[in-house]
Amino acid sequence: MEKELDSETLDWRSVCPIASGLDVLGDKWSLIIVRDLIQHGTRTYSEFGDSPERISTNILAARLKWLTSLGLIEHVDPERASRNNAYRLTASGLALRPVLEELGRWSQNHLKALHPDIVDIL
Amino acid sequence: MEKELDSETLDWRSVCPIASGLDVLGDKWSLIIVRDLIQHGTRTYSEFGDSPERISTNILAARLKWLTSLGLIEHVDPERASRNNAYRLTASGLALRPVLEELGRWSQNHLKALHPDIVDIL
DNA sequence: CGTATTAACTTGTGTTTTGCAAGTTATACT
DNA sequence: AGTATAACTTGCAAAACACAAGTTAATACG
Repeated sequence: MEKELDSETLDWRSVCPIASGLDVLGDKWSLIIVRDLIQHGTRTYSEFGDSPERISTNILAARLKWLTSLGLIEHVDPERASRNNAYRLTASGLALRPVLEELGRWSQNHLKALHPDIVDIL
Repeated sequence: MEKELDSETLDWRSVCPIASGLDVLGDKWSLIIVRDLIQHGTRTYSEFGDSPERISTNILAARLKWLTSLGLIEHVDPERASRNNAYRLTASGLALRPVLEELGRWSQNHLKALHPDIVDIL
């Protein structure tokens, strides 16, 4: 049996807002999911698998649960079963847009030397 | 023998700037180190251990090497031995400030409910 | 100058988290 | 009713993390 992570179980490393943001989103996949939802508006489970980063399904499922329990994403129709019931960002999730914009801008300006193929758009 | 991670060995998940930024900084500790350096200007190895998040020394050493190999941080005096030779941000590292500001702002606005003790400053 | 301190790591070990492949369940279409 | 397939789960190997302890070498002190 796996240890279930949810927003109740979380222990915060400190009272610092930056550290707290990283407690919640400081991994390689959560913000990729948010990015996909910003770009596409809504996305079903299997559509997330189409992104070039190729997230594996167990991690995708775990992160979708996690982001849902944090209130950053939700099913488009909260009543229906999950098949073909896409995910979308809540207001909290949408508010991450400036963070992603700054991160993308930084990468374009400072990672090009290491990664010449990096593209110029968000 | 441990697998040494450095900027040569890195494989990028995609050409997306956001994904690329996360390839490099998408973990729980790298941006904490950057935050400490933004706040304090310079920091010695052991001073990093004073921060409330209590990074362990093996991870600290690994991240300092990593951030150095990426050119985000450097020793204050590149000639001297490392004892009492503090680290500081390079221009690339300093350019992360807006990213941290947006992340901190987001946390203050959207994590207060889950984490009431979160503070209001950077 | 020799010894003691201590900053800056390194190593060892156990525990989580990740990554990949394969399997399961249930909805919806025919 | 039967089949296809979206949405997960499970199992296991590999990597990352956490914690404690040990090592090395530069500086402070007598």
